[in-house]
Amino acid sequence: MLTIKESLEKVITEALIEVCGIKDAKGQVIYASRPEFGDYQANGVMAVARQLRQNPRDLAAQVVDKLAGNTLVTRAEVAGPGFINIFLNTEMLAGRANACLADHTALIIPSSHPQTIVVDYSSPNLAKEMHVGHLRGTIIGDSIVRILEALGHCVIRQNHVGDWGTQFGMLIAHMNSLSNDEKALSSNLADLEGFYRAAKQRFDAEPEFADLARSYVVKLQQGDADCLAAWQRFIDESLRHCEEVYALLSIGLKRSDLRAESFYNKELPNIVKALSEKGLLSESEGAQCVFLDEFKGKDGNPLPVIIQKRDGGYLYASTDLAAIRYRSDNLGADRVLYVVDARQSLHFQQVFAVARAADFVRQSCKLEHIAYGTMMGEDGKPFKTRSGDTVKLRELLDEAVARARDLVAEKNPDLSDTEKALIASTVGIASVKYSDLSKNRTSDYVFDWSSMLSFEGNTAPYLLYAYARIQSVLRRLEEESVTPGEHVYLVQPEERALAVKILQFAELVQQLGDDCFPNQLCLYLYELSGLFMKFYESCPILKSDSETRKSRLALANLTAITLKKGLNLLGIEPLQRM
RNA sequence: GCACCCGUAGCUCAGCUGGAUAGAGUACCUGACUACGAAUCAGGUGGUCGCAUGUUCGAAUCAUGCCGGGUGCACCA
Repeated sequence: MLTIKESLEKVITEALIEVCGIKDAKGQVIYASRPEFGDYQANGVMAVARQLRQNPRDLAAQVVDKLAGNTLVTRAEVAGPGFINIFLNTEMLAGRANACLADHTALIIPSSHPQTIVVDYSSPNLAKEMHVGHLRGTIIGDSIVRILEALGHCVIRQNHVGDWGTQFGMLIAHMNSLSNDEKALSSNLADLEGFYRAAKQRFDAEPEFADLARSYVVKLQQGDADCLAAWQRFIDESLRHCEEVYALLSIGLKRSDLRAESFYNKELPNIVKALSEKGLLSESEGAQCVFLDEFKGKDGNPLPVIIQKRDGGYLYASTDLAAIRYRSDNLGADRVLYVVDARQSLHFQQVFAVARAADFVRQSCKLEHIAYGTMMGEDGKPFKTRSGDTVKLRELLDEAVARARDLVAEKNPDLSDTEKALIASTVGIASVKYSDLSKNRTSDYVFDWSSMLSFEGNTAPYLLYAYARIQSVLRRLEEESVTPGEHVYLVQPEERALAVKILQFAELVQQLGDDCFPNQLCLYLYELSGLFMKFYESCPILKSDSETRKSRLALANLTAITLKKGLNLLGIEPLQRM
């Protein structure tokens, strides 16, 4: 099964090749830039005409002739310097819409080459509480996972949490000093942020404490039972906190998706050994390093990837190399996506390059850093609150729900309290997620409460409102015992435009599977909702005659189904009413 | 010093592999609720796409240089 766009691309490319004789000619089919130019346009003729030194309009006319009789297209015309404007066959559109109503799964066309894809995302540091900076990686990763699964790929989630390293020595030391008072310890741990701060303060202020902390790091890495028990206790507490946040955000990460840094600990000596055997390892200033020609540091000096520190300890590059090998060999990944802050792009370039050089990944396995931008404060500098702290993710979400609660109470005072609470939590959380997902992930973005918590315009409530409106209409007709039919006729321009947009959902999801930009999905859903609103304003459903009503109802229903699927791919659950 | 990212309307941002007259939201101004739900809709004001060269039939998009901002660059993750 091909999308409309793919079908057009195929037909036009074939026609173009036939006409011009150039084997690698491309139709270059895109959405028409303006409504009067049709539904799609093909731009490929002009490039070919230049090569052949022919008149592009003549060439385009020959391609247009070849389209005669094609069932997808009603009309194709040459325009401007050599564009081909394509007007889709309205009956074909209605037919496809009806097919989607009969079988909802037809809205998404699965990939023709299903792959095993490992997605590394969220990966918080367990030493501290999750703050707003963790939002992006977590929800972008979650959305990508949902999209890839919808396309029929086998997706393996990997939550590469930071549960290992020097700071845990400090935390265990602090824990042990409190452990004779079990109650105090529990309540202290409940506030992870405070706990970390207290431990850090002592680490900086008390030399004996710092020495103790360092000794615990060594003991931990050597597998000392007492240390491990304390460490496990802390990790469990910290994970519980993460899971609370995941539950609030509907993030589908489970304990079984956990592959923490500690998981790779026993593998690290083998990594060193393997690199050494490949002849990639060299000693520099006491550390075991890999030097690759393509990386230069300050003053143009060769830049190492440090595998093992002078004191024998390992760094995160070593762990990442072990993880790459595990993902390629044990998990059988065809593709590994690292949804990680853009600031780590050099790190991943290096790790990927070393992994390739050392044959830690199969040739066919693709490694991609799905980078996202840094969160900035309103002053354009990396984000901090006035007091210099981070905003806890939990606080942001609670605030969003509280604001949504006020709004529901104002808009819909008659609803029951339980219903208000459900709406408030859905709208509040969805708004926060949407405001982040709707921005291009590669650019830095400014954190500000008001835009995160806004409920008007291009926001989650707009999409949820469109969905709730449709459900409202469907409910009314249910009372009249009229079942929504599957008889879409596209008469009004608003009906047609809506149907075209719905059928383009498959094209969009396909593209998302390749480039992983969820903001494109947000934009699509916003436009879909906008087209529905226009349809809703100008094409009455309940008041029209029976046939028209059936058709419009079916179209509205199909819009709702598409919206629901799309929202689901963003990790947002729609509401029956709001 | 080197590398990567960014500079589009007052503000927040779209703009997919170069395509026709650069788009949304917000803010501001006008209109539309005895309602298929106004968390909405219709319309208006608002832009030398950082600057300059170049490639091209065509550049916000590609190349080079400059200006401005961010990030990273040896034992933290």
